Amino acid sequence: MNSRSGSPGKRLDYNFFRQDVLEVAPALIGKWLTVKYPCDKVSRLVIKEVEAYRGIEDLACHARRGLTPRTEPMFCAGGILYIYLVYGIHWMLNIVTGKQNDPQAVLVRAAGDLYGPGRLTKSLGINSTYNHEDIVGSTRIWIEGPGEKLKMCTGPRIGVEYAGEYWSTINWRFFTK
DNA sequence: TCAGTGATTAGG
DNA sequence: CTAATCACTGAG
Repeated sequence: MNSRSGSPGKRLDYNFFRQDVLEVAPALIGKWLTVKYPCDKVSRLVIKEVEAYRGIEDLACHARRGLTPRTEPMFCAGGILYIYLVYGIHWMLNIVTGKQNDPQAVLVRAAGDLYGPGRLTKSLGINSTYNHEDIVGSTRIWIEGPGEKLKMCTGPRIGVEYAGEYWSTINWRFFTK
């Protein structure tokens, strides 16, 4: 699929990102993840798979242990990025949602024809320098809408078995085929 | 199926 | 300081 198909949308603002993560996560499916490179080339990729991580009570969420240096972005008001390294290799792209001191984020797992959260960031060149980036004001990464209307599917989040039966089986992964 | 990889965290 | 853990991927 052509990453430049469809009409460019309007950049999403704080009103969108500062809603609850369970509103924002499904709403992101079909929207355009937009990245601008130093050479001025722009990539627009339709978001196809995300997961919601919600609050200190969510045992799959990094914020379950409270505020730490790593998780500090999640405690900020929505509209910034939370980037971290997992398994020593892969950068994860998360969009912070909700209000300040209510730690939430959406993990972006697939966009365009890039499937897999680690592959996505590798292909787009997203790394720790994007941590805490304000995607409402940034000149190099943002989200555009209203986007495509796509069939929505849900399922359990991937790779969080450690969180116990309840939190590892709740259907907080949203995707389209 | 499984090793690789290194930041992060809790605990001594 | 140590050691366990980890929101994954690609090779076999």
